[in-house]
Amino acid sequence: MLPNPDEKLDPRVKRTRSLILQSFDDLLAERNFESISVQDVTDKAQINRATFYAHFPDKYALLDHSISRMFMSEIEKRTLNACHYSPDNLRNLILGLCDFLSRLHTSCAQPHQQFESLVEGTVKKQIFDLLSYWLRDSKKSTTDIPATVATWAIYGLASHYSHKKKRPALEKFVDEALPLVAVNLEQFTAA
Amino acid sequence: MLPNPDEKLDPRVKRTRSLILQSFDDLLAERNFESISVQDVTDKAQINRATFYAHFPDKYALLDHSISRMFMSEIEKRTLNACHYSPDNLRNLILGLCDFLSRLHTSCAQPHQQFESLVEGTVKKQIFDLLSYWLRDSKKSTTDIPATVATWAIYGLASHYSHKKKRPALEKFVDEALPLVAVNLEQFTAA
DNA sequence: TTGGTTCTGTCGACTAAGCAACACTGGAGA
DNA sequence: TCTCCAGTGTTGCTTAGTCGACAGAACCAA
Repeated sequence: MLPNPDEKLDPRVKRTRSLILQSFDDLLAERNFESISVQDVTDKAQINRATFYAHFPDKYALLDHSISRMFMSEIEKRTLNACHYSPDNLRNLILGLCDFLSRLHTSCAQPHQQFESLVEGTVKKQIFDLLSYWLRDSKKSTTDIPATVATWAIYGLASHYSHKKKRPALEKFVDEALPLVAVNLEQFTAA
Repeated sequence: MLPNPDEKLDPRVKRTRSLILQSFDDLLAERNFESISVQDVTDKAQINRATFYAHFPDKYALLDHSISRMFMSEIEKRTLNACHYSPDNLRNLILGLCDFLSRLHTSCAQPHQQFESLVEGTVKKQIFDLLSYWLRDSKKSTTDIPATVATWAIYGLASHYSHKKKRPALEKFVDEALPLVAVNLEQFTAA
């Protein structure tokens, strides 16, 4: 679905990127995104600050990249990145997103409003792309509308779930929510 | 005693050196020195082979450097690198060397003859320098002779100890050996 | 012996990373 | 208000690391 990021790349570039990503993830576990400066990241990564800007325009792009990678690996873990729509795949997507957001909220230090809305934008973009891919052989010419509706619905559900003080049993929660989302997609599936 | 290796150095150099050293140590734990090629080290470290040669003339120099660092840290751990001769310091030196060689024999895969004699050369050079430093305020003008004698004696003892199938209690072994070495050095001490 | 293979050490051309500046911004005080 | 300070992007130049290629050494097998 997406080009392989492990393609033949200058090893210096691979090394620098992974140093930046790793340092950033470590910092996110310690303090909130707003308080982390580019300087902090490069200090921790032991690279020059100018080098950072050769890889990312700013710290927001770094967050975007980092969150994308994490969410993508969640998707790949559940092998949702190379398939079509099915109730079971949709179920797994919702489960994965709930897991992902819950983990994010526990692993990141005091997530603030800004942080959460940045994450939301990044992740929704990926969900939308994934759903569009699932519906690629649809009988209808455009799948924008159903993909958008489902994306927002799914994210809303997962966000709601992950913010609960006492999270209920995930399976039960998803079983209840699934049909409401599925109905939006089913009429657009190829089979 | 020695210049600080953490001085301001290009971070790329620090990074590359530590990648090389780490990969080499890891490889030494898996297979014997003879079977490890420069290629193997650079593959594991994910650096270019040409870069290796910018840092070390060959794999023997790498071994020398690696062993030196390990032994030096053993010495520093016991704060023997900034002091004078005393029976207690000598005792600690012998203890440290026995520990060091024993660890080396268990952590390195099948040490061969070549490997052991390379280690011996490197470590004896360091012991000699250390003893010369201990005797630096000697009444006698030259300390070469006693430092040489003691170096060989100490290394011989530790080598003997570390090769035993069933190693006896280290403390007891050292207590027995200590006076034989001490007598060679005491007459050269300043006090 | 010959030929194949793998490792070695070195080279020159190219590219990424380091560094020390710079001007600029926004916030915190006094 | 003004100044101080810390962080941001950007630049020109230097240096380290990468790449591909080379000839030669060591070894093994046909």
